[in-house]
Amino acid sequence: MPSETFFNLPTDKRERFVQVAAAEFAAHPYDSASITRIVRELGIAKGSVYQYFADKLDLFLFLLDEAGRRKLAAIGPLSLDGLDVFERLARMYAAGLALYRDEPVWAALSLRLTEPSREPRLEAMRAELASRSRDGMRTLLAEARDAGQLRHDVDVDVAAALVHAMLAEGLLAAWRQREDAALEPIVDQALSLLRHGLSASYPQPELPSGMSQTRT
Amino acid sequence: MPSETFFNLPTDKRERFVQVAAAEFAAHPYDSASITRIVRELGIAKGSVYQYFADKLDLFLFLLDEAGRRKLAAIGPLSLDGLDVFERLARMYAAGLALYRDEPVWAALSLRLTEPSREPRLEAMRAELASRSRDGMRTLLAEARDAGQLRHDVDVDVAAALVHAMLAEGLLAAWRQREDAALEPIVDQALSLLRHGLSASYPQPELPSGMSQTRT
Amino acid sequence: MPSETFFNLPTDKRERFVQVAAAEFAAHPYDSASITRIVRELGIAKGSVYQYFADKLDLFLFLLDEAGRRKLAAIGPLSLDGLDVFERLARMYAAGLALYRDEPVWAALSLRLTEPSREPRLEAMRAELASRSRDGMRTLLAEARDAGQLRHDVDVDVAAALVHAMLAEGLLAAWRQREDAALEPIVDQALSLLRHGLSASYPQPELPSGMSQTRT
Amino acid sequence: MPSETFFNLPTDKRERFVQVAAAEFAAHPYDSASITRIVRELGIAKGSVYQYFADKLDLFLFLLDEAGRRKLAAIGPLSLDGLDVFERLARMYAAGLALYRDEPVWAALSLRLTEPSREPRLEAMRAELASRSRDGMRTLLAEARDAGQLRHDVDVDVAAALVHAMLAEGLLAAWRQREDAALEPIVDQALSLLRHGLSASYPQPELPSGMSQTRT
DNA sequence: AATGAATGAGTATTCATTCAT
DNA sequence: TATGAATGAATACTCATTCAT
Repeated sequence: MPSETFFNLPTDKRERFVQVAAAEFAAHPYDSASITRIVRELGIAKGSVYQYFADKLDLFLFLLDEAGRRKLAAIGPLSLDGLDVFERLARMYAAGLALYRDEPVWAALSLRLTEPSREPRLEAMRAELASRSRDGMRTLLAEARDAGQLRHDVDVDVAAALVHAMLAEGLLAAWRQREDAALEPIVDQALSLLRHGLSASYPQPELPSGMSQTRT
Repeated sequence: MPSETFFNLPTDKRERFVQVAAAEFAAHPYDSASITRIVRELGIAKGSVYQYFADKLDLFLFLLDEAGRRKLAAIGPLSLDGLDVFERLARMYAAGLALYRDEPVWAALSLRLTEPSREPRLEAMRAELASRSRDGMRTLLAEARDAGQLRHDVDVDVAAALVHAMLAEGLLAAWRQREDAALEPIVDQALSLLRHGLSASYPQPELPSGMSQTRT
Repeated sequence: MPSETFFNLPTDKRERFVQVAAAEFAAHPYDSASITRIVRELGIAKGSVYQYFADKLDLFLFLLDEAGRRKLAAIGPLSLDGLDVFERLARMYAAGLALYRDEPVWAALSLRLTEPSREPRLEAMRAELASRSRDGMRTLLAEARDAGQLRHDVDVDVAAALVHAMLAEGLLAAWRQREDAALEPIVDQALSLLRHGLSASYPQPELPSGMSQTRT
Repeated sequence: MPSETFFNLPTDKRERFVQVAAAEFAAHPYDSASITRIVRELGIAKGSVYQYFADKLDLFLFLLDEAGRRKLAAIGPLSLDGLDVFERLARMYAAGLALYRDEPVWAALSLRLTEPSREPRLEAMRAELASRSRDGMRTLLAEARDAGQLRHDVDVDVAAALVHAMLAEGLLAAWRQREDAALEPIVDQALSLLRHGLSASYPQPELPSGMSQTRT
């Protein structure tokens, strides 16, 4: 929600502003990100920032929005028709991973919304985002279960959390520790793990003694 | 590494200090945690903190140590003998989860060490911890593969990252969204996912069309 | 190296700042000089200082520079052509003395660079200044000796230190204890002492029994 | 003026205290010297210092006294009988220099009294000391002049300041820049400079054009 | 007599935000 | 519309001094 003033800026100036600001918020958690550093780097007046944006949070939210827009532009709408649930999951998160590879700054910026902050309005957004993302995953898995694609003993709620973590943090970590830039083999590994791990089309082994001795 | 002064404090005072300080660092990333807030909350003089600890980092490291000590005290050493790799993994992370349930403040504090910081000494520790933890997981999986417990197409490096994310972030998220406090069913779900997902004792399905169309 | 901001200040405000800051650093060694006192005296916000200067040292170095500039402006470049070494020495130091008389604050400020400090960058500068100043004096005397203007038994290195002290500390002290403001008679006294003390054009007396009994 | 408590201390403990405290005040100007550092180094309680001394100044003054006592003990009363004024001067300051060589800590401590401070009581003492020392030098030179040992054109007041600076700062600087430890040659140089510079037994040259063009 | 915990004002420095020009 | 100077509360940290035990 920048002011009109911001959009009236010459394109190159506006883009430079966006790029430098994004880099700052990508490099530091929201609370530690510094408007002072941004204007110092840009060589513009501090007041300008407040002519464009209401406050620090306003700027940050705009950048998050921008990150989403760029992601969409870079990846395009995913065509997931005709794919089973595992393929769809893999492709969705692979898209995010590709963004991280191609636009690390914007990807890092997006991840800032998963961190806690002292800014209450940000905390609220974070909670809501987490809840929506969880719901999405749950819905996807629930549909799969109803379509008979999941083993019967899979708890959709729990699996949603596990799969999300694996595909969000896990994929990213796996890719970061690799020297090569090839995403496909990594995504294939995750897909295989998921397929074996959840699919109904594979035989059920009897569980061993299991967690019954685990301290809870 | 607190000073002797700190250990000579009356027990209740010292414990209140530890509790309030832990809460501060659990609630905020290291850079944003505020000693000013701690002393304000405690109602003591600012100088007192520096009678006890050399500086902010010294206090933080002591609290991390304390978190480790409490974890050990709460859980005891894990007995993992005779268990297969999946059981072992599940129990290790379940232990961490149990700590999070019983001592959420201390668990959150521990997780702070996974976040980046502008304090160089802390960054060094974080990098080392991450590297050690990654290596541990890799070693575990590599041993399992050599013992024939993993499917042959599993890439140990990638799987290590995926499994770690699933069991660290994933388990935690799954538990947090539940209202009940029972850990066992959640851990069992993860165990099952892992077993089906990685174990060699289950048949290999042929992969469907796969990632060949995925944008990389 | 103040920021542009500082130079854009209204002249009177900037000059008042400079004067108050100079007075503070003139009155206290660098380590004890207090930015808090400066802003309290000026009645401005603490943050303002850091709009103008990067840090305490930056401010101090600017003031030292300013002192040099004012000295130059007040005295102008010295014309020492055609004078013998004693005249040249006397005039050089007399110039510093005149500055002290006319601008005691700025002179005191300059002398701060001769004091030790806990600021490493300042220590480095001090060491270098001392070394350069010693070398300058030595060179001057060495030239005089080569030109036959010095008695043959004069040790240039030792004489350099003695003469420097006499003309720096000594002249200043002599002038400070006088109520009148006339520099000339004082400088003439020093010149005479130097001339008799070092010049080759005066007869050599045989030294009395001398230092042979001195404890070393 | 330490308390009785201090003198009742076991000798070795008391001496260690004195030595460490002296080192601190020798290493830092009075304002910057830190009692915290002293007790940290000694490993004693902070309160102890205040059981021995009323405050920081009280401790410092005691140490200054002690420095005087040690100087006297190390050097003994100077026997200056039968010497002319130049010899007497040289020996007096040479004694101080010897102290600096043998006991650099105590000598540095003594010099602290020549530095300005924010402690008003210290400032008063400094002024008084300077005045007394100046008077002593003036008296010495005045007697010499009355005894016909000084050239007639020597201004006793000015010469007192010049000679003091040369023998205090100058001698010290000359000795410090030398690698060898021999004091005698350095003192001889100063003696010679003084003798030629001030003595009545040497012919008066006519002064050259002189300071008449010097800006005052 | 010694301890050492507590104090609180002091230090330099950073920062988001405001507002007159 | 842009500027950029001013603000003042925030940060971590130091210090001489006090006082109950």
